[in-house]
Amino acid sequence: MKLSGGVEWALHCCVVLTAASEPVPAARLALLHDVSPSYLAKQMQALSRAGLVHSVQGRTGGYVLTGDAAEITVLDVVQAVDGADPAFACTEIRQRGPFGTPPGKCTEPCPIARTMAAADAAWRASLRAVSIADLVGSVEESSGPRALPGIGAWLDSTSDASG
Amino acid sequence: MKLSGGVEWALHCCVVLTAASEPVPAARLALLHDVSPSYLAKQMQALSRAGLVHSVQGRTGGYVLTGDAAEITVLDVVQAVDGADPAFACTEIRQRGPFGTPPGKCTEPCPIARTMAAADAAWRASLRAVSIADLVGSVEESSGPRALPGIGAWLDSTSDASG
DNA sequence: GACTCACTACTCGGATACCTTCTGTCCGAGTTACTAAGG
DNA sequence: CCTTAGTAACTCGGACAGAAGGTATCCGAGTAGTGAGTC
Repeated sequence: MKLSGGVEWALHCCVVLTAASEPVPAARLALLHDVSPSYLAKQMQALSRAGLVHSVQGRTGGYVLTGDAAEITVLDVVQAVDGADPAFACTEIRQRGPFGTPPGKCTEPCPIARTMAAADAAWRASLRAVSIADLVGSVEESSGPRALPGIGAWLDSTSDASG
Repeated sequence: MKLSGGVEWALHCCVVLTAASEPVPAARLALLHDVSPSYLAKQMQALSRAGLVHSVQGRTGGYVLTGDAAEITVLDVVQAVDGADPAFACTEIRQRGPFGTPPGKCTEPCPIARTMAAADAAWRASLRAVSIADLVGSVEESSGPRALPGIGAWLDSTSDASG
């Protein structure tokens, strides 16, 4: 049970992108977070493929949040980067071995699969209840309302004068 | 996000062990489920290390559930096999880069880490709410009350006459 | 001065190696039941 | 017949290869801004 490390990067990127008013290149996001530009680019591509961000090509290109930050949930980001497959995959071993249940009788998932699926659903529901806008609000509470606009201005500026 | 496949095996083993009245060797459990004996032995060792099952050595040795099946939760088994580490590991990237928050101000986890931790807690709570005894009850509901005792008798019998 | 066109620089996107982790396997240490000999 | 020592077989436990997925990187396709040239 291990979540891809790119999930954390992608979430941070979504939060700071709410403060930007222009497309932000992946390289600049990598510089802001001090992480590998190439690998962060990969995560941004995953977000783009999922439709959470819109990619703009060309010299002044970059990434922009597709919709309202309140409409993007943490679950969306996690699933975009890490995949939407459930963590537990039932291999139906109840059908195997000397006491195997015949496949015709396996109309519903076995109790173990049901339990794991319920836990998975609880996990997803918890992530679905938090939006990027909620995260922005929490950041403003802890770091003050001036922090994010400052980062946004730095993201918009072409040169890294504020380094 | 991928759960070790051994979790499924370990859970099935715990369920059937409730029907056995003698120590059951790992090889017999593997035969029952038609899976790799060596690899299942590895999972059983993890359960033993966690104290969920008691290992008995010698000729008539094997594994026995340590306590009451109602006291062993699915979460215990999952954590024994897959590890107790949370799925999301915060790397504190908020402290890095040009706008990095100074470590002295990071007294509490960042909002992203809090969100992921809450989801993790929900997942664990869901798994903790189900015990092995509950799974046994569900199996009896779907497969009838005769199925598990039959498997238990087969597990207790030394020779595989019922194969 | 305004328009057109080619160029350059910068962007995203996917294809390519490296490494950690999971999967699967093997052999050794230890314990118990069985066997056979002796009293 | 009972006791006892020895043997043998079977168990768990941890150490050892192979494979898969995540991590990190690079280069090519495409586009917008820039500058020169021309009317």
